[in-house]
Amino acid sequence: MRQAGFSERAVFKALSDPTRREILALLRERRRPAGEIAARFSISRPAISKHLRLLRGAKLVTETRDGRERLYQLNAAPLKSVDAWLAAYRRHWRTQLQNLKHYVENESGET
Amino acid sequence: MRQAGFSERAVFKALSDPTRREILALLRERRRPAGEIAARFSISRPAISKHLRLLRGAKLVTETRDGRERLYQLNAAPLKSVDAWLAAYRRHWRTQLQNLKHYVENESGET
DNA sequence: TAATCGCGTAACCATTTGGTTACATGATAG
DNA sequence: CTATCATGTAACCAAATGGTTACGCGATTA
Repeated sequence: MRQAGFSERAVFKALSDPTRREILALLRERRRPAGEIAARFSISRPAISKHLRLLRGAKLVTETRDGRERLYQLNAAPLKSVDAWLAAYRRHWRTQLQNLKHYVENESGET
Repeated sequence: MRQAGFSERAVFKALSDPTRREILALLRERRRPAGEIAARFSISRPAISKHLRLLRGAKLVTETRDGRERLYQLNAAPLKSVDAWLAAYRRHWRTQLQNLKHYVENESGET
């Protein structure tokens, strides 16, 4: 089942900003209205609103309206593509210490 | 053994660009001289050189000189901090499927 | 109905980013 | 030596990014 395309691209982009990562961390705990999120930061509410829009674009959060509030909720699913991306590198950070050492000493015949 | 601080920040930033992720993918196979890397892309060699500098800054690659070539090698170690970051979200993408389904009932966000 | 609350959007701005071309430098070939 | 190769750096530029203030709009409350 070819899954909906979470744009890996959009996800990495979304995660590239520290504020957005902090927002995600906040939402890990529970869902929160936009204002409550904004209150945690020193930057303006509209700035947070724009971050939220971007996170929505990457589908990392979902928005639901509740009266005059907008509740934001974490959607971790797109992070699976980051996990998948990382997978290709996992073996490297195990083996690479000795590769580097190896390499610095000499040269090994491994391509 | 408290490990050398890989700036999580720098790493996420480095990964936010598709070209840089492609460069890392190339280096997963074997280490390569700068020119060989650049040859894989349609953008100019200096542009690649700047990407390489940034990757070096994040310690995702190491450079060694060999005559007039500069060999770039993948260093996956900083990716451990991404892995660690992700860890906090892993349980979410298991439990959250039904939450999403819930939400998707009245919205069809596909581009 | 009027005032207010919560929050997104518009317009704008400075900085950063990613790219380009031109040039500098060190290693190698002649 | 001199020419050339491999590659980084400088200077520059357009577009994207992240922030701000002003405003609009639906939901609430007085």
